[in-house]
Amino acid sequence: MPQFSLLPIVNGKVRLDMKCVACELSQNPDLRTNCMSGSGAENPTYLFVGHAPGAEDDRIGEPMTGRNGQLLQRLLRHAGIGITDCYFTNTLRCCPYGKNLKETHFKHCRDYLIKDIKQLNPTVIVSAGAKSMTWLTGSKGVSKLRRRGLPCCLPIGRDILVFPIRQPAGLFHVEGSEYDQLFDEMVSDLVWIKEQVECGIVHRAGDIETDYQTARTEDDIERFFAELEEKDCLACDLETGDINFEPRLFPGKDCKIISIGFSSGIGHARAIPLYARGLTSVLYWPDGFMEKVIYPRLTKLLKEKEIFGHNFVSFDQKWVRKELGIPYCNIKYDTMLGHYLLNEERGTHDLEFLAILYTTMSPWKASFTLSDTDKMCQYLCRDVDATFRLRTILEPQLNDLQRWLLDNILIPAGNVLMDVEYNGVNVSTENLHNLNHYLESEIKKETERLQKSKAVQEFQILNVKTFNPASPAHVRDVLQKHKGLRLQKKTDGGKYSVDVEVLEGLSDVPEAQAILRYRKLEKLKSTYCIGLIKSADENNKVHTTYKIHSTVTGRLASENPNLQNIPRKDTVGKVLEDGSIIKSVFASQPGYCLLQADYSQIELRVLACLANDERMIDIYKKGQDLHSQAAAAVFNIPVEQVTPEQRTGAKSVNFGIVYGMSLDKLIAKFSAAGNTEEAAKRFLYLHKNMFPGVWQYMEDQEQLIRVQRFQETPFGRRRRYQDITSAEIRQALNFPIQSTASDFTLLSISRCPQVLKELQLDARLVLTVHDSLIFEVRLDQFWQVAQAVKSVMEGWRFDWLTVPIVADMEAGKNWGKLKKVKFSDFSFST
DNA sequence: TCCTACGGCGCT
DNA sequence: AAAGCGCCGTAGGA
Repeated sequence: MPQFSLLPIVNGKVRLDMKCVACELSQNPDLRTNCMSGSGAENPTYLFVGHAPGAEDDRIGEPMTGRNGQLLQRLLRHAGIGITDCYFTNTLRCCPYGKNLKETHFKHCRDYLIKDIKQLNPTVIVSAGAKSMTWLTGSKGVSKLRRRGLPCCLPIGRDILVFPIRQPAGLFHVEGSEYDQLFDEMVSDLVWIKEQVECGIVHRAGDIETDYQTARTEDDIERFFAELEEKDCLACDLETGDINFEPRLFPGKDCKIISIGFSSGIGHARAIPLYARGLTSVLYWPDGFMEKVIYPRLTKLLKEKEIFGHNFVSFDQKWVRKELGIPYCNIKYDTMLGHYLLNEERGTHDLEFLAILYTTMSPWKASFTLSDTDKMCQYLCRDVDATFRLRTILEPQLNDLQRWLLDNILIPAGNVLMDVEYNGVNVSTENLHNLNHYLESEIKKETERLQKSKAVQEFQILNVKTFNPASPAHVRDVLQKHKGLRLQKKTDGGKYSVDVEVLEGLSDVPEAQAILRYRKLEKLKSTYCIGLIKSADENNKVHTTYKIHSTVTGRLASENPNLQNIPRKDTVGKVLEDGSIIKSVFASQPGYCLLQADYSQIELRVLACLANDERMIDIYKKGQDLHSQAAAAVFNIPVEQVTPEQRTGAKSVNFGIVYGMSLDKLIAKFSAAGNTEEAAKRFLYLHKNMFPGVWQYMEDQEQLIRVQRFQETPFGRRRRYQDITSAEIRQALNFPIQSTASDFTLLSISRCPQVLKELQLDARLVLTVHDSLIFEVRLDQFWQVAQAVKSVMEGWRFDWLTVPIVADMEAGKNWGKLKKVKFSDFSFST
């Protein structure tokens, strides 16, 4: 144990006499000078915790005296926080020379910090910088967690919130406007924290009394169901898993619902274990009891009550379908989707995280284990209780538009996507295996070719290890040290980049070209061949998971595996030179074909409407090609005379606008398409004249986020902005467009299957990729299905939608070769 | 054996 | 530094 004693208060400051010998730094006087306690108010509202004492503080022996301290004091003055309300300390109590601070050092200093917090009993803790935040909360990523109160993870015997701010010393590394911006940002974070303290959000009343029960007998089951059947509205949650302890992503044959929990009010929860977890997997109930009693009554609840949960739509509902055979539950709300609409920020929708943030509940998942049935059910009770409480807190915060979005887009699309995930998509694992063999032999050839290189051999002798073309460090060494090449581009981490752009520039370096080819082959093999083979189930079906809540724009994300980034063109070797081989393993079953419906230029059409640009709207209304029209107009030539270069240039500009590209980047891009810089500038000038509405709209968006700090799309999606830098401005230019376009796809996802069912057509959605839907369709009903899908996708009407939206249709036996569907002559060939 | 960060790369 | 994603391998640490 470290030794310290509390000294009397001197000049209103509590000082600790630090004679610390806890770690090896104390053994060597060359390693450090002072060991420092904190300093500040006796009963502080704010306890500031930095990383380690600054060099000047170290010399003087008191925190807040050096330039770091003065800077923090200045920030506090600007934020209106009185220094007499603060106490300042650090996670590490000394500042060893060379600043070689390691996590092991904190282990010794930890007790000082705990003692500090206990004795000073501050209202809140403010952690300055990444490291102190991690040690105080266990979480990482200051920029993500700014403006949040996180529970302190140190054992101090009570709940206390930690508010992270950035490391003030970061200001010493920036200058000019960047400094001003960062300074303002830090002040506003402090002001925010002050507001939280003043409006009392930091006071955690402690948990209210709870009534959590777990069913252990058949009588309990009867009592629970009788009680739950009285209610109208239930929060529900499942614990699922492989009863043999083998983790699996999709409900396989040994994956079961381990237990199920309900809550009908705050503090109220009932858990029903279905399988006991122990050394061997055993059924919790006597033979037949589950099927005869539990399942039917569960089914009744899930079908007849108003059910809500946390990510229930896509996760729990899939398991309910598999285990209980109920196709859809009666879902009226989802706390995760609800929160997503209120705060689109990524990675903030975890149940426990939200419960800590919005309710008085304390963390409970820390020591979670599925193997102890009792414990598992207690946690399940907390889960459903948290879900119930979150609904009462979050649902009233939704505005009318967000409520509409939830009821008409998120939940319906979620139900359909659950179905899509459950059914899966057919892949030919046989073809994948064949392709894998081919790729392996090609990779071997490429590796052998590289082995013959003199530079590679030099590398191996010098480093006494085999050259690995998959290691950027090896590649960098070979090119720089052994080929003597000068690289220019840097990575984010400050190292010389050897990415595709760099290697393509080295067209006369055979090693670079071989590595490029190696990477292409390896990517195809590892991500797509092996990845898909691993994902396929015993029926050669691949079940992805679509995440509705994971993007800031409202687009879907696809994972395990990601089916939204299947290569569309493979250009390696003879076998792969035409179209996409990987895509072609996604095939329809005999008697069926795939029908792909893509929204055509949906983002630009949305832009035309949102910007209310007369000319652009006119072009789309007339069904003309926007890029050619733009090129023709600005070059002042007839459309027919527009060269491919001119059209490409115009297209780059149009897409650049959608992505919020800066003017000089636009010019560079346009020049790269084969134009002079002069022509590029003239083009932009004329483009502005042609589409003034678009350019005005972009200016307006920037103004908008500066003033109100958020945007809202016509469908009610919002994106919030904490700071306004160039990155946020680009995001603001893109967000309404990408988001609104994406919602058309989601609307169609929810509507198409419904219409196909009404028409009794044998077709089902198997995939979706941002602006396209892919159906598997029975051949003899192809034209009816194609017509139905097209009319749904193109049939959306909103008062702000002032241009037609168009779906291009393609079809084929597999995803790799699709042919355009021509409605004019009712034909397509496979 | 697990974790994380990084570099790199696939898609709309 | 052109928006939005997820997954692979390496490398270092636990």
